[in-house]
Amino acid sequence: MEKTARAGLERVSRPRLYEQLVEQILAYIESAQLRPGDLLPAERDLAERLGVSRATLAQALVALEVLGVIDVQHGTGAVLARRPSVASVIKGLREHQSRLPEIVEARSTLEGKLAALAAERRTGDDLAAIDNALDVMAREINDGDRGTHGDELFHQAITAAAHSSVLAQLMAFIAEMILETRMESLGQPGRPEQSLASHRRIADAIRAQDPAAATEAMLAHIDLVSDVELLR
Amino acid sequence: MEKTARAGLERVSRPRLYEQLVEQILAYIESAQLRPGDLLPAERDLAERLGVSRATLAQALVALEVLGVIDVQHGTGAVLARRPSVASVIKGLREHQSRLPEIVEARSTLEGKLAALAAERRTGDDLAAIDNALDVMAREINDGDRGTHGDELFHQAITAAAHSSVLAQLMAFIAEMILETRMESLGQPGRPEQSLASHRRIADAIRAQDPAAATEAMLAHIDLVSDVELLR
DNA sequence: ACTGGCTCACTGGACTAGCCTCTTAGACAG
DNA sequence: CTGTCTAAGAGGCTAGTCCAGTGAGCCAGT
Repeated sequence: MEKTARAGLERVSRPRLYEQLVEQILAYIESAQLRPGDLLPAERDLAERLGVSRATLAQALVALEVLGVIDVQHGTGAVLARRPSVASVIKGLREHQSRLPEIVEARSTLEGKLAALAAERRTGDDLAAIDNALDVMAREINDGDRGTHGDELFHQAITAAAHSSVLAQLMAFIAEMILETRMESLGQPGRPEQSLASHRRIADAIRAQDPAAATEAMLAHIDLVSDVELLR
Repeated sequence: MEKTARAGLERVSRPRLYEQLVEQILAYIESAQLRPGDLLPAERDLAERLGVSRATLAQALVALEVLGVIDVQHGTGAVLARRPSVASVIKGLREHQSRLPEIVEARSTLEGKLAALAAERRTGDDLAAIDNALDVMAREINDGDRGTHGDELFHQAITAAAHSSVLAQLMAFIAEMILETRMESLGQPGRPEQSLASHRRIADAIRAQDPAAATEAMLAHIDLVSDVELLR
């Protein structure tokens, strides 16, 4: 979870006690072999064991609740949600444990489908937004910039044009990881121009309402901007 | 966010103050036209305005932080994250605002790819898990059950066999929504048997390491189990 | 004019103590 | 046996207090 990924220095994010508690409670759940439906120890008890106040523990429990790990019930206690898997899932995502190839894989899967849907469903407004993104990127590159802003706009416009909120949500979920890939790729000399050209091919296929061509163009594009990563 | 979706009654989940605060703060951000990087009012100030204690407000801020809406910095304040979009995104997901067709769309996109990857990458253990899931489902159906458990096991086994943690995470993210679709579908008379047969076709393609056939079989399967929904 | 160090007001971080409401099991009366 | 009541224990929330980080502004030294 960084901020200001642009050239600036990383602002050290100070550790928060509740974050540490979340880790410890997660570890406890695992070590104690707790299963969905089981109860966590009482707040007063848990707070004492962990050496923190109830107020702080309450924050950790809120975090776990938002993460979908537990369900706190007034008068009963904190019960483990039926799918504790999402815990490690989200944790893994946030910690960037996922390797780059897998991210590219997920991205191409989602964006390939989004491109096809965009070709089928795009409205005039959607097309205008896509063209605008292309203009922005072209202008950025002309100014000697990498065109990251236009690039981002373009992919957002495609996502919007697909008119599928669920897929859009999944894209948002991995957006941060993709952003890193994108920035590195556009840093390569000559890359922005190539990237812009493949964007144009995608836009043309969507304009022509050709789903198969749109998917193909999108996959080729992602292949282009991703291969730099795979050299590692 | 329900619990015990199985036949049981819904346990009324009592409203929590912090949840209400999250809504109010979200509304405030919108109404005050705050942009990424802007600061929220100070905790003491905000707590007083909302008529709650600082401890409770702190819980709401933790929730917003976990949701990715804000980033609380010691000594500075709560700054809006650069992508406030994910806020409404996750909120929308949790509230099931997404319509069924879109869920099916996302599911087929992901599982189609997962089936192809499984065909390419499955190990002997993966195959054994898939076969085991088929056995479980067959036994359940023989006992007059709907086979939901075996069904779930099967799709989990496919996901595991694809060996892509990012895609697996995305699947987990929409798993709850899919569960509902699955249960309804298998409730139809004759459906469990049809579903089992199409599972076998998927398994055969994965056994034969034929990605294209696996994707095709998976898409046909999802089509089969989903059409009941689309009748609405 | 700039640099560095200092201070201070303000911000969040965390704890404590206490009282409230809710849940549940068990005692008890019918 | 059944329904009711009660008390213990759970979480919800508040108020007050102190600690720690931030950053603007002042001021002396260069």
